[in-house]
This record gives sequence, structure tokens and C-alpha cells, in this order.
Amino acid sequence: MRKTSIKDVAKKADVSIAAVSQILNNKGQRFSKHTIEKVLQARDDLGYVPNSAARNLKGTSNRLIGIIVPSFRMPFFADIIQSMQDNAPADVNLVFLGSTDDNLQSTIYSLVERGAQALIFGKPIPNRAEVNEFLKKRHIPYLVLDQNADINAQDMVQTNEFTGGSLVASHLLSLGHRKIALILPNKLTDNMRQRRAGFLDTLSTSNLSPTTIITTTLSKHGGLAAVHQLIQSESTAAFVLNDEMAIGVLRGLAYQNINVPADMSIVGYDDTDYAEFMIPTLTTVMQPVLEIGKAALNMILRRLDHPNLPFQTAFFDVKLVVRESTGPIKR
Amino acid sequence: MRKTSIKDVAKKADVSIAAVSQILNNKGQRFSKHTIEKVLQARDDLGYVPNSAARNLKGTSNRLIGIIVPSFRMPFFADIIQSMQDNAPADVNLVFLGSTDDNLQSTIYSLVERGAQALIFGKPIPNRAEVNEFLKKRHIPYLVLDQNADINAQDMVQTNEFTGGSLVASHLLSLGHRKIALILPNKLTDNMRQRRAGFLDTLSTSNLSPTTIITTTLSKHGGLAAVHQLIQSESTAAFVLNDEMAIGVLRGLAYQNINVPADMSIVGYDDTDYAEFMIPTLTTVMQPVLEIGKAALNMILRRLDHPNLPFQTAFFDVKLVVRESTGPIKR
DNA sequence: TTTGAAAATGGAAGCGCTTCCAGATTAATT
DNA sequence: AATTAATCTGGAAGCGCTTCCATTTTCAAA
Repeated sequence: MRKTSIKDVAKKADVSIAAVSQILNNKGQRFSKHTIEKVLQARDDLGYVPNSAARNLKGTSNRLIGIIVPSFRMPFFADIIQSMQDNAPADVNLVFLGSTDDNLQSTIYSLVERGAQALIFGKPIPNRAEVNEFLKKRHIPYLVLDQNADINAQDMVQTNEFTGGSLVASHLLSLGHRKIALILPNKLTDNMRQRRAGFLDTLSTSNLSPTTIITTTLSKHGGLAAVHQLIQSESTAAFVLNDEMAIGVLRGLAYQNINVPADMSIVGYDDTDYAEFMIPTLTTVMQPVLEIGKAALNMILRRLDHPNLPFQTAFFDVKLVVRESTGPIKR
Repeated sequence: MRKTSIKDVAKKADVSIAAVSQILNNKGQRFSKHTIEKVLQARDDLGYVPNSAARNLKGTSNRLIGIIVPSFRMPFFADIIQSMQDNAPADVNLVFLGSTDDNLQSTIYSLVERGAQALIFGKPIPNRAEVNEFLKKRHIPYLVLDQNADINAQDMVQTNEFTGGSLVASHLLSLGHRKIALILPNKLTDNMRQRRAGFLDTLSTSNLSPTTIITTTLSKHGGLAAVHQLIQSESTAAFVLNDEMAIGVLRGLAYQNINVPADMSIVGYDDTDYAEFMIPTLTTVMQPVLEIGKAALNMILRRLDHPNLPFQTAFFDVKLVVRESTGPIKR
């Protein structure tokens, strides 16, 4: 039951192994039509598929990029993945892996073992220094889709999170809101911190700060669970740090017969697919996710081809998308 | 810039290659404490990670399973992927790939080339016969997450789609609806066909058939676009073949100020995460997606271990989940 | 000491493939 | 017919690793 190997093909076609290899790799101009025919025929008869392990062993392996995301179920990452996959050149292989903080190390290890030549992380790395050392030692470039302290230490893809948060605040202020709640996930990425910072900064220019800051899990259920506190706070608006949670908040408010936006304005972040389908449609901040995924991939490919180029940062602007879930304060 | 290989470690530790190999694979009981120490030290110093290509070459490779889905963005598949990933034994490697009908062939090929030992398809295979021959010839078992004509030709995971459709019809009928629309995606899987069949079958026992059958794209936007026709049909209820589309329908109806369920009842299918967060919450049919993913994976692993066992079919029941989007007919 | 088994280690083959190089065959040119 | 050049093909090394087996070293018991 052994897999058919190049040897089998060679024997069947009655030519040398070398001939088979070259002919099947289109480097066989130097062979006669007849030989080529025999080889192709034998391959098809035997159903031969070259073993890429053996092939890669030789050196010029295909480029393999590992992409590590926290979850496949979050729209943001689903989009990233899809966009990378759609934009990957044919000779590049992408391997997607989900990973919790716990098994990050082993995930990275298995990717490296598999011959990944570069990695892209969808979220911050907990033990950054350690991982950095591990990868640097092996000359494996990587890239983190999150703000990063050291712009000169590696390539980066950034979005203007601070501005994003700020836009939200301005929008709500301009609608007359003064009592604004802030709903955060219990684990913040750097991106989210910036988002928050921008929001708080702009509020403070009006001498305001959030009426309440609610911390909850990063999920629709988390948003739902935050509603109780939100109502207690008597705010007239809330900035929910991402759309997933915002969807939960919308749902929770509806259960309490609190009308959005008449009684309460809600703003999300990410502009996932679902935002424009909510009832009411969700005001949110758009990040060009597809572009981000594409840029990250291209950047890391560029790095592979030119390991010594200076580090680069791709910068993306965000945009406030005003929809139905925000409105002027009720008087 | 060559990657450090076992040879480098051996030299550095001043032992043989064989010793390094065995020690690092925990088959080194026969070595002295001292030697083991040296080797581990050398490995760490050099940052050595064994090359799995070379390792697999030898034969007993790690089990690699390829999973092909149409899209990473559809909640149904995101869930499947997540559940497989969460349930995969440590020694099993999963590779997820998105694929359109067009590049299916090459996707399969690249997976086989990589040494995939089994495949799982998330959706029907267009040119089934051809693919079947290709994979059979290479002794690569596969499994399709869709109903399948030939229960004796391969393992299968099935859900009771017919019953699912039937449950929807019964539910709507019991609420008094007689004018019921059916909204389909323009490409049906076998599963969906069964779903439809169950629905139509039950309707017909009341001598009914859908007031209208609307065909649209399989997406939220598709659902939204179907609303116009739906309204024209003067139906009092609609069965939308999956939640994604149903979300679009809900949104579209809201735009037209048509109240759900007072003016129109809506039923989806899949019970994705979002169903219970819609406003109104969406009545839908629950498939145990996580279980399905897990079962599919286990089944294919079992097949790998025991290629000659008789084919098996895992069968899952579905459940109607009644929520706010359906209600008694208005009189 | 001698002896023999147990413990420790390295040599070398081989996994499937690519690639360099030399050898063989054929065709083209005097 | 002789020589050269062009065309065609196979041998063999080597990629990084595992594994079988032979060899060497150690150590306790005789």
C-alpha cells in the first residue's frame, strides 16, 4: 500500500528517475517527444503525485506562510483569512491555525516544523520577547496585526485606531450626548487600547469622561450581559469596542424595550458584515479588513524576497460609518 | 543562511547524528545523562527545529487531514472549522483551505501533494466522479458534508434535513399560515434539496404549496434582495433556506415597515450564532454543527486507522428552535 | 585479573526527489 | 566516410532524518 513514487513511474515508463523528475517539472525540453509521452502516460496510469516533503527537502521549497488567529468564528478574522487566501500568489501556501494563548508556543513550533517561512499573527503575542527570540534565531520573519511598540524592529500593518475612537466620540458629542458609556472586552489588544485612548481623549476635550466603563467578554453574549449595567448608568449613548459585542448590546436593549437610537445611541467598531443588517443598522467604524489582510500578506512576502530591506509600515485609515443606531439626544 | 540541521546539532554536541535523533525523540533511554544533556543544550543553543519534511519522508508521517470549505466567512463553516480544530488529537494536523468550484481540482491536488492522508469536503463536489477516481486511485479516503447518493460507497455524516424542512412547515401550519413563501439560494446543495423536499412534502399534506418560490444569492444581501418579491407575493410567512439569507430578509422587511412576526413570520435554518441575537430573534432549525464537525473528523480518522471497516454513517437529528420571528397568523 | 552481559554510541542505509555531470546516440557538416 | 555538434538519457550524490545493527565501553560478578 505504499504511495506510488517517482521510482514506480520510472520503471513503468522504462526511463530513468531523473528523466521522470525533469519531464514532470517541465524542465524536460531536452527529452524526446516519445519519452515525454511515455512518462506522462505512466504517471496518469499510476496516479502519481509527487511528494512535496521529498521535494522540499532539496531546498527550493514552496513558500509556506503560517497564519495564526485566535478564532475562526470572529468575522474580523474570517475576513482576514478569506482575503489572504484570495490574494495569495499560486506558489505560496497559506496555513491557517487557530490558537489560544495557551497553545501558542506549540502552534508556532508546529508551523516552523512544517517549514513555515514566515508567520502572521492575528492578535498580540502574550510572551512577545520569547517568541521573538525563537523566531529571530531561525530567521523567520513575522508580523503582528496589532499596534506595536517598536516600529523599527519589524514590518507592521497599522490602522488609525486612535482616530477611530476619536471619531466615535466626536460623533456622539455632536449629537448632543454628554452621558456616554464605554463597553470594553476584558482582554484588550493594543489596537483596542488606542481606540479607547482616542475616544477618551476626545471626550476629555469637552471635559467629559464616560459615565461608566463596563468590562465584559468579547462576544455577543458579553454585550448582552453588559446591558444591565448600561441601563443602570443612565447613559444616553454607548461606545462598544467592537461590533460583536455591540450586536449583543442591541439585542439586550431591545429586550428591555429601550429604543435605539431614540433612548440610547450605540456605536460599534469594525464594520463587520452584520453591522448593516442589524435592526437598527449599526453605526460603526470601518477598517478596510480585506485590504489589511492583503497588505499583511504582501508585506511578509516582500520580506521573504528581500530580507534586508528596511522595515515598512502599512497604514490604513478608518472611517466612521453612520447608520441608524445613533441619533440626537432626546430632550 | 541554511537552516540548522540535525547535523549541526550533532557536531556541536560532539555526538553522532543518530544519537541526536533518538534523544530528541525521546527514544534515547539508552544514552547517558551526560550525552543527553549535551544534545539538548546544543539544540537550544542553535535553535534547532527538526524538519518535518525530512521526517515524514521516512514513512510514519503525522496524519494530515485536508479540509476544504467554500468560504471562511460563513458561520456554518467557521463553526465546523473551529470544532474540528478544537477536537483534533495532538498528532493530527488539519489544513483548511477555501475553494471555489473552479479551483477545486488544484486545491485537492496541492493537498495531496502535501501529503494529506484524507480529505473532508464542506460542500458537494461538482465533478464528483472524476474527483472520486483521483482520490480512490491514491487510497485517500474522503468525506463530504452533504447528503450523498451512495451510502455504501463511503463514510457519511448526515443530518435529517428532510425532517428539518418538515418541522418548519408543520410549525408554520400550526400557527395558521396558509400562504407561505419559500426562499432558496440559487445553488442548492443536496442537503438543501432534502430540506426543501421535507418542507414541500409537509405542505402538500395540507394540500398547500408555496405561494411563491424566490431564488436569490446565498448571502445576507441575497435575502435582502428577495424581500421585494416576497412582499408582492402577499404571503404571511416565509421559509428562508438558511440563516444568512434570513437575516437579510429580516432587515429588508424592517425597511418596509413590515413587522415580524405580526405581519410576516420568518424561519431560517442552521441556528447560527446570530439567530438568537436578531431583532426579532430568529426561529430556525438547529443542526448540531459542532457535533457534526467533530463526528466528521473522528470518522475520517477511524477510516485512516482501519481502512477496511465497513462504511459508516453518522446521523444527526435537527431541532426546531422557535423564537420571536414566527407567530400566529394575523386575522 | 578475567569474563560476559549490560549499557552506550556511531555507521550507514534508505525515504522520494532534484540536479549536476558524463556518457551515449543521433544528426549535421565537411 | 569522418568529424563535430547537437540531442538525448541515466548515474549518482545529496537534501535532513530515522532506524537497524554492529561496535565499543563500562561494570559487576566470578
